[in-house]
Parts: sequence; C-alpha cells; structure tokens
Amino acid sequence: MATIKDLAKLTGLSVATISKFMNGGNVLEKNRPIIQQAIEATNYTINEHARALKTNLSRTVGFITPKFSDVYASQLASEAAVYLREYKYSLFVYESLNSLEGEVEALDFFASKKVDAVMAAFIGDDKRYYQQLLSKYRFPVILFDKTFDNVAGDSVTINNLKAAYTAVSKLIEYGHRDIAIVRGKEAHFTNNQRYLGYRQALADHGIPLHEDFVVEVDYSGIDVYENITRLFVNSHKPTAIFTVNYFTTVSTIMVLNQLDYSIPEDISLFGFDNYDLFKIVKPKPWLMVQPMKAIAQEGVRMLLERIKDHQHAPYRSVVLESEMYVGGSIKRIPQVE
Amino acid sequence: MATIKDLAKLTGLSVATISKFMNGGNVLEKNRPIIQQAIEATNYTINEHARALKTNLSRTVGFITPKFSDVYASQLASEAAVYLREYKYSLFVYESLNSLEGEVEALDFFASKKVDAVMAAFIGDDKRYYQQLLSKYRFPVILFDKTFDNVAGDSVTINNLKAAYTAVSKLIEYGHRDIAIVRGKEAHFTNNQRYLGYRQALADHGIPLHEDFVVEVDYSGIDVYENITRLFVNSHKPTAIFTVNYFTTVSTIMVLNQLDYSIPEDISLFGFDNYDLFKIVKPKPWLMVQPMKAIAQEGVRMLLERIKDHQHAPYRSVVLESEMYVGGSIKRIPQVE
DNA sequence: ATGAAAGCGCTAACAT
DNA sequence: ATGTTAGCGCTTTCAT
Repeated sequence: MATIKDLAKLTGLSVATISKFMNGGNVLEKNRPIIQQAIEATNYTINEHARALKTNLSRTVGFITPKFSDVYASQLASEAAVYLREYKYSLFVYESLNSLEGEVEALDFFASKKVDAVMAAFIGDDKRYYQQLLSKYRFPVILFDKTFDNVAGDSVTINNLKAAYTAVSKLIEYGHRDIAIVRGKEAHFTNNQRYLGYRQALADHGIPLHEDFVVEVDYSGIDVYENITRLFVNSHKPTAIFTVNYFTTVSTIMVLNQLDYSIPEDISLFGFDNYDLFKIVKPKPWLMVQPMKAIAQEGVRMLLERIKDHQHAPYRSVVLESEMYVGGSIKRIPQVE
Repeated sequence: MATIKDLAKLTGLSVATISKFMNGGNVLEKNRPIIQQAIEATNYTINEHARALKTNLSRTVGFITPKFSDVYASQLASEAAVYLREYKYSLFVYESLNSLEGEVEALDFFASKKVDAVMAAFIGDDKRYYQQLLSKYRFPVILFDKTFDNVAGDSVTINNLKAAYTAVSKLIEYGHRDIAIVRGKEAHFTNNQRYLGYRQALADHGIPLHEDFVVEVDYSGIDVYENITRLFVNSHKPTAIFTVNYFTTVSTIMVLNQLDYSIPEDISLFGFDNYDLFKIVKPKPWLMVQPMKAIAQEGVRMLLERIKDHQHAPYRSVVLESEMYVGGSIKRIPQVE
C-alpha cells in the first residue's frame, strides 16, 4: 500500500507538501499535477487510521438502528449520509437488534472506533438509564424519534401527539365517530404519544373512547390479521381506522383488502409515514408524514456543531411538525343531527 | 480519553503488559483485576485507529448496498454482522444509491478506511468493468446476488434460473398453463435469470410464451397497478402469476387484493423471497426463499479466509439453492385432456 | 511474566 | 511554498 512517503519519493517533494496537497493547502501550481500523477500511479488513498490517530477526529458518525429493516431509521440514515458526505463524514451503522444490550455494544464499538458523534434511535424509554449510560461516553449523541427531556443529548423529534390529533380530527371532520386505532403492543414513546393524540382528539370532540376499538398488534405481524378481523365481529363496528406507523398502516390495508372491505366505501383510513408501497395503493391513503429530510438535516447540523464546539452547552431539542398527505381513503359521512 | 499509558501509570505496570492483557496474552492472575479496575475507572476503550495503524488490520468489513431499504441487502447485512461479530469484525455499510458512481465512492471510502474486505451487491452487470475496477483495490471483495464468472472476486449466489424454473413448474403441475410473470424493468442478472427460468419451464412443458403475460414494472412502484391491471383486460387472462422478487410479490398481492381478485380462487400466485409482510398475508403465498443465513455464512467464511491467506488463490463461487415454502396461494386446475 | 523502545502513516508546528 | 521533525496510541521484538 502506498503511503505519503512513497509519494514524496516519487515526486521529489516532502511528506509535508504532499500532506498539504491532500488537505487542500497551498501547493505550487506546477507541483499539483505531479502529485496527482503519483497518486494515480500508486492508487494511493489516505490512511484514515493514521489521520484519525493524529488529529483525534475520525470523520465518522455512528448510527444505531434497531434493525436494518426499520423504515424510519433506514430513511433517516440514508438522508443523513447525504448531508454528512458534504462535510466528508461517513456513517457507521450498527444494528441493536431491538435490545438494550445491542445498544450498549454499539456504543462501546463506536467508542473504540473513536467516532466523532453518534446518531441513535434507541428502543427504551427510561430517561435515567440513558442519561447514565451516555455519560460514560465522550462523544455527543443526537437522539431521534424520541427525546429524554434534553437530559442525555440533543434530540430531533416530531410532535407525535399533535400529528395523531390532526389525523383523528380529520376523520371526525369527515363525520366519523366510530374510529379505531391500530397501534403497537409496546409502550414506546412514539406509540404512546400517538395514542394520546388519538384519545385527546376523541375527547375534544365529545366522543367516548371505545375499548374494543383499540387494537394492539405485535410488530412481528403474527396477530395483525386476527386482531383487525376482530374489529368487525361485534355489531358496533368502526367506520374509520387510524394507524400509527408504517407497519400498522401497510398491514391494515393488506388485511382490509383481504377481508374485502373497500377503502373508503366500507371503511375509512388515516395512516402514518410514507414509503414505497404507498405508491401502489389505490386509493392513495391519507397520511401523516414525517419530514425525514428535515429531521436528518437538523440532526446533522446539531451534530456538527457539537463536534466543533465540544462544549457542554445545554442540550437542545428540535421538534418538527409532520405533513398531512391528502388521499382518497376517507369517506364523508353525513352528520346526523 | 484514557490510553494504555494512563492505565500503565494507574496500575504501575508497563504499557506492554496492558496491551497483552487487552489481547488475551499471558498476565499474572493477580494483575488482572488491577488492570480491569483501572479500565473501568477510566472508561477505557482501545483506540482502534492506533491498533489498525500498527497491525495493518482494521477488523472492519465494508458492505455496499444499493439502498438501505433493499430487502435482500439489509437481511444479508444483518446476518453477516452476526457472524462477523464472532470474529470481532464489524460492518461499514455504504449506500451506493443504485449508481455506479456511488459504488466507486464506496470502494474509495473503504480503501481509505483500510477495511480488510468488502461485501458487495453491485448493480451493474458488466464483468470487465468490475474486473478492472476491483483490480485497483487491494482488499478482497466478496460478491453477492450476482457473480462475474469468478473473475473479479469470490461470490455467493443462488441458482436463480432453477428457482424460477421450480416455481413455474409447480404452477404447471397444478394445472396452470396461462402463467404471467411480473418482473423488473431493468435487465439485471437475477431478474433476467429468473425470467429465463420462467421461459424454460414453459418451454419444457410445451407451453408457448405469451408476450402479454410478461409484465415489467418499475421498482419505484408507479406503474405496478396499471401494468398488473392490464393483464386482465384481454379475453385471454392468466390463471396464475409468478413474481420474481419481494417487491413484485408484495405489490402484486396488494394490487390483486384491490382489484378484488381472490387468491387462489380467482388467480394463483407463486412469489419470491420471504419478509415481514408475508406473515400477514392470507392465504400464505407459495414462495421461493433464498437461504439468507447460509448466504451470509458462506460469504463471511470466504471473506475471513481471504483476509487470512491474502493469497491470490483462484476465485471461488458458491451457488446455493433456494427453498420452496408451501403456501395456499395456488388453486389446482383440473387437467383438460 | 514484564518492560523498554521502535515504528505504523499521518499532521502540524516550526524553520527555511 | 516547502522541508524537518515530533508524536498521536498501539503492538511487537527483544531483553530481562
């Protein structure tokens, strides 16, 4: 493998000059092509380990995702990578496999890789646990999807409660009162917040909560079919369904289709998150969509600031709004006076 | 940040001894807890940059995926990470964003990170292009999903043609003769191979290829609905559909459901790849499933051998078989004599 | 079993 | 603008 020393010998220049060239410093115009040629001849690429050792900056960012297949995290990682690349930064993505131990493993791994910062979508909700955990590491951590009261790191989230509130209010505005919700089994932050938004929207419009209309599904998918089917066995049936995320939205559409319930004729739907499959679905579902680009951009911005300053400025938390995608999945129900 | 030197001072031992401890060398039993304590007190983690610089081994593997959202690649990365972790290796995942330039970027990035090997699912098919490209890098590359005649690196693939042949033969065995195929627009290797398997199965059973039954869809999803709908406008309609991968399978099921075609009563289906959504689909689709664990395991095995030997042994290519998942998505059609 | 010291490839301070 | 050189944190050889 070629090193700067090799290039120095090849060009007759010094290692310092080559280093300057590599880092955009001042080099005589006539020397530039000479160096460039030597680089190409030797297929030289800089040794980032040596550079990182010297500068104490690795130009890498760790990213903790619950699963590579997680739609939210993979969109976020994808967008973040684009912004980071502009600053010569790259992502180390580590799967926590939905476990706290996996998260600790990831953090330890990042610590030894000396990443400059970490972006994380953690699975747990225990603020003090994370506060203590993160205090062990010297890199800044930017939290996504959920926040811990600005106590463990900067965070970028959306207003989950409001997004759900908006969605359910739209269904009510269209005349629906029998509105079911399909949410995850786990008591996770976003899941809960969106449930609260659902409840609050109902309450604010004087609609009592109907226990049978709260469907909790396992993200493995095994019980989705049965649980959604059960919504329609009683005489008191929902006329609309609010689904709290991509998985529940897709799977609910799938099941409704299979049960031969037409959307929106037989049942109305308001979903969450936008992803590839919704390009196929007819009619287009109404959706609350998270501004993934903005989330990534804000996150990267904060992260770069933290790396630069390295100060213990108070943690900031940015809360963004979701966007409402208008679809054709809600039927207007005549108001009964 | 704590260094070995700090630990040396703290424990009264030498840097060399601490290093040995860190690497599982011989250290007096009575010294072990002392070192361990110092590590915990300082939150010490090894500096992998320094280690990599010294040993010329980074214990990282680069992984090139077309998109983070790619189902095949994300399953593969996930499985590979598990095996690699057993050998203290970790994955650097880089998105090529479905472009050749992105792939080159990824390789250059990996070169400067001095990864020990690269796992890649490339998008192109030009053997000579990749042969030339990869010759520029000194790390071994293990190719997945497609192979280039053992000319650019070791590879792990499945027998795509045979898998498709098996699937279509099964449909024929059930009495179907009007079998459509939903494939991708792009002339990619796996896509083509599976198409060839389809054609060969038809040919071997004396069934002529019907042009209108070959549906080519864009992976963005925009034309899937229209293209599948078009299958049913003529008087000559298919009784079965073979879909060549996860995306086409899911979206075809989605569209059929929306068109109120029941599976298997109105139309039979044989799909490809297994993933989360199929846990929800009723009836369970027949599927050809790639052995992702075995693919990852074989790939990692080859990769570790390459790293160890560093010899220019001839490239090997491992071809695995897909597994057939029996479902309820095929109707038996009485044979007409 | 432990320690002293060289050196991996780079950057940056300093000298020219 | 270019060159010389120290040193980042680690492993490893060679002594002890």
